[in-house]
Amino acid sequence: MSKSVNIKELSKYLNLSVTTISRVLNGKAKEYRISEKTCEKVLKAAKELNYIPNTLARGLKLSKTDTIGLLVPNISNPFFADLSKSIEKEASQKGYLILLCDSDENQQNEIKLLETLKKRKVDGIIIAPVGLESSHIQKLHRENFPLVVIDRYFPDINVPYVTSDNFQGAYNAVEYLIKHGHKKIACIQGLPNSQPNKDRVRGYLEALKTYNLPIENSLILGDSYSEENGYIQTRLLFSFNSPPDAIFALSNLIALGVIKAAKEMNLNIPDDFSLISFDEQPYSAFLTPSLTTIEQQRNEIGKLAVNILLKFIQDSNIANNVNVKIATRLIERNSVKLKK
Amino acid sequence: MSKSVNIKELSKYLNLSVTTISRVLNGKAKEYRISEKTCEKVLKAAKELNYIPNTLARGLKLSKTDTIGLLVPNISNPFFADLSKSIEKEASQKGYLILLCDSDENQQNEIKLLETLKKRKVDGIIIAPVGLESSHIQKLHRENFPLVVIDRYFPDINVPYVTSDNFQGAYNAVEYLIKHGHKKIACIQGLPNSQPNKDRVRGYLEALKTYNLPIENSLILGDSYSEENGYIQTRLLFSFNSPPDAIFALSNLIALGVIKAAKEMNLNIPDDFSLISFDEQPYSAFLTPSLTTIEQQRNEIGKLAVNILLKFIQDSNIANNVNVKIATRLIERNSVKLKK
DNA sequence: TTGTAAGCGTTATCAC
DNA sequence: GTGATAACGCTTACAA
Repeated sequence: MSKSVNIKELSKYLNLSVTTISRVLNGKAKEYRISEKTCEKVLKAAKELNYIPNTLARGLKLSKTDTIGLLVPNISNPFFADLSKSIEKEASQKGYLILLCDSDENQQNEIKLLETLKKRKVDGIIIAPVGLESSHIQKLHRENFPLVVIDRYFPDINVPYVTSDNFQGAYNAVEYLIKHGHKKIACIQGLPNSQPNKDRVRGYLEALKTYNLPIENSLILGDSYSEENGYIQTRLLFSFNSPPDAIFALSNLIALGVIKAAKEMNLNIPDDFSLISFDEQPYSAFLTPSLTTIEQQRNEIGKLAVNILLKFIQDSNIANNVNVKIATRLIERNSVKLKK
Repeated sequence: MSKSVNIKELSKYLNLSVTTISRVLNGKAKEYRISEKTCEKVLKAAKELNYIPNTLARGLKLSKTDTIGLLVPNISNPFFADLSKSIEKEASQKGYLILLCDSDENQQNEIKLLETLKKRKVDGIIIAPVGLESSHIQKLHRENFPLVVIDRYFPDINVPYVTSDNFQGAYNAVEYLIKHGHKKIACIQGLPNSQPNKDRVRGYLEALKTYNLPIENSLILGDSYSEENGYIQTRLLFSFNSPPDAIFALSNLIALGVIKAAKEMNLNIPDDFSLISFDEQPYSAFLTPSLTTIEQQRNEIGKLAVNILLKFIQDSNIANNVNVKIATRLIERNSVKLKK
């Protein structure tokens, strides 16, 4: 039951002023020319009496908490879990702790939690927004509150963001399909109005255009990043008289849904149709067939987001129109038939 | 640029004492018989001037922060990500926020982060320990610090914990194999000295004993919850002259390693050997063959952990020898050959 | 029905 | 080299 002690009690015990103690404990001993002896005494007593600084009081005084708020739509989603990992790691290395909030893909929660984080006096916020509305985020940024958006960004407001190069990633995926002889490529999308989704669809269209393939609107379908959506749209696609020879799934969960549907319909991937998916996962290699994917560099994204935020915290002038798009990587496996 | 305002500024603006304001804002208006008019004025002004309470000051005064620390070995691991989700959800419903720390499976980090969380004056801590040493945790508990252990618990110290019934889960898995005609069952384990691992191995042994199968020490092997471990041990097992007819993998990552090895050796699951794995995953159904697993009720674990912690925070007397083991569930799929 | 003032544990300013 | 003291923003006796 080793009780801990505060600076006042230390000062009483040592017959020294709290000022001196504070100085020693904050490494300002030389700066204030505090004697060697005093230093040692203080350090020793602090250890013995188990002094634990109260970061609340410190934060109140210095108006800074060494805490950054992290708001994600769903921490269960491996994509956000990985992002959180890299963010936590980088932040912790820089002496910051993470207040984690999960909006559960709900805009109202997101707004409320942003408010909560502000009350907590976090030094800044990294947010992966639900993705449709941005006014609450813009408002925060206008107040000059340090804020970095990741993943589902907003191009029309000048809040700093870091995200994947979704356009290029999608373009590469579809180009890869085309170059291997696919002519009728369906695109099962996620949240239609979210920017990453738009960028991916744009990349899909651009690739078709570049290679002079016809654009069929009926081949762009779906409405969420879920497995269910992948399943339903696949069933739908193969109820047409001329089904596609390839599917581009805009998320890993969608791809799982596609695989499920294929199994049920006794269709073989990649013999009956090819599949390529956004989002690399630990299990991507273990599916049958192993999945060809577009990998997002989550570590890079997280790390950069933290560093941009910290710069922002130090100097708020810096923070307009900072936007970073991280390249993706195509991982070749066996879910795409190499026809040529 | 709507600046926010503190209670003092509000008081000046309204020509009311901070006391009154505080009372109204904390819903104690009736209790102190504050007039309707005053109430309204206060509420209105608070909204207009954008009053944001400073939780630091509040926490300092009340010595309570409405924050709970969560310390996990690896937030990237879907198991801990899911646990975090349910913990965040339950905590947030009860008005608490989560300070997230990741020990990166490292004991030294764990010790340091526990200290950090204490400095932050969190009201309590939920920890999924690295799992081998418990003295630092025990120390915290002895100081009467509200603390709940999840997953990798310690039976020999009286810190409250909530975890899966690993023994029963393992027993059920092995019994299932035996009842379907398997005679030579290997067990690829995770962290050997962690309690969940011990319990699972015990369950494995108990099932063999119950059904009068011989126990071979060479069939219990491995040393970590990683995919690599699963891979290596499987290669090893099948370099013996008489390989097992079933493998019990003590984690999902281990199972992925087993599958990889099987593929490389051109062995078919379940025809050449059966596989059953601890830990259900979203993709378990999508592997080929789909994986028979022992599911842990992560939601239950997280929810209970939070509620036990909150009770502990309210009344520290309650917190000795509280331990809960949540039942697991066997999910039957196609990785086990049904021989009988 | 409202107000005064102390105190939570720090750090910073100014003084000696 | 060291120390008083005010201040950070809030809650709560105690007064009125």
